[in-house]
Amino acid sequence: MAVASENLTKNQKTVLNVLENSSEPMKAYTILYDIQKKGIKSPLQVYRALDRLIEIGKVHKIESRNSYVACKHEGCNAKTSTSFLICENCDSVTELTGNNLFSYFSKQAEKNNFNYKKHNLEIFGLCENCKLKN
Amino acid sequence: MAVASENLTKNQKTVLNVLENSSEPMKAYTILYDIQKKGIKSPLQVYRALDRLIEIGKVHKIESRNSYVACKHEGCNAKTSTSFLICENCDSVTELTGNNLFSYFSKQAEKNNFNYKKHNLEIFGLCENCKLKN
DNA sequence: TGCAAAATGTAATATTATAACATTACACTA
DNA sequence: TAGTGTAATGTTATAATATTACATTTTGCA
Repeated sequence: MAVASENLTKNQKTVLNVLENSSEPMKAYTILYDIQKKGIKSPLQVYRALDRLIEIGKVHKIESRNSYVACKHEGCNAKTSTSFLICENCDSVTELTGNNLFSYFSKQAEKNNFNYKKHNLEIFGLCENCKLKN
Repeated sequence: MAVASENLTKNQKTVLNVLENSSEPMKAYTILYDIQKKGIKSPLQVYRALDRLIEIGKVHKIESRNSYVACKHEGCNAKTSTSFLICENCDSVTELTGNNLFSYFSKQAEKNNFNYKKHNLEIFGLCENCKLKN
């Protein structure tokens, strides 16, 4: 069931490519606009590609922004859980990779008799660049 | 600038009331449907009330679900940051109150030279009830 | 080859959220 | 008490995000 990027279909490759070349997260309709020249005409084509890319861990969704980023970590295991640092000033996004997050959240959940499966963490603030500027 | 619930306007009170009487998070348009008898006719009236209620910390938004919950903590200081346990089976939501989350995330952010301001954490899994049933 | 499963294409529509602008309520003060 | 400014409200329209439904094509492979 493991899927390498070589197995991606045309639409999936097209969408992933746009995201990988973007320095920021992109919205679905922005992606659509960007690749209309390449034969992708409808939102559904973009959403389908995104769904699949998210499923295999190549793309993550930033829930609070309705936007999507390509994962830069080779073999990222964040197929389900995600952790981001989001700059409120420039909208740049950094993915946290610390695996200790997993165990920390498991413990927090256990305290509430809750069975941890996965998580989504979004930390907002100022990135290094923007800290310096202000 | 502190705002107690007594200062709420009619629409704000109406929206807060529906949320407080709901055992689950509600979507904006569900809220709208529920209170149309009370003279609230348009989405904007609901969104405006929600915006204000979120601002003063009486309501939180569950980003990954586009839904809203009333905060049960008297004087909740989660005006900006939020942490939830979300049951994937029954959709129930519990708010985490541990203040240690704040310091933990600050540290994680600092490691990346990131200036922590606030966060949104959503932990998914099974609540106590649903654990037992399965 | 021929079948089944996956992927694609296309149109329509559902869902979530905001813009734009006119009106009303209310507290303050001249 | 009339005037004035600000916040809240009402109303319509529309923007932005996402999915349903269904017909067609491609692909892997027995």
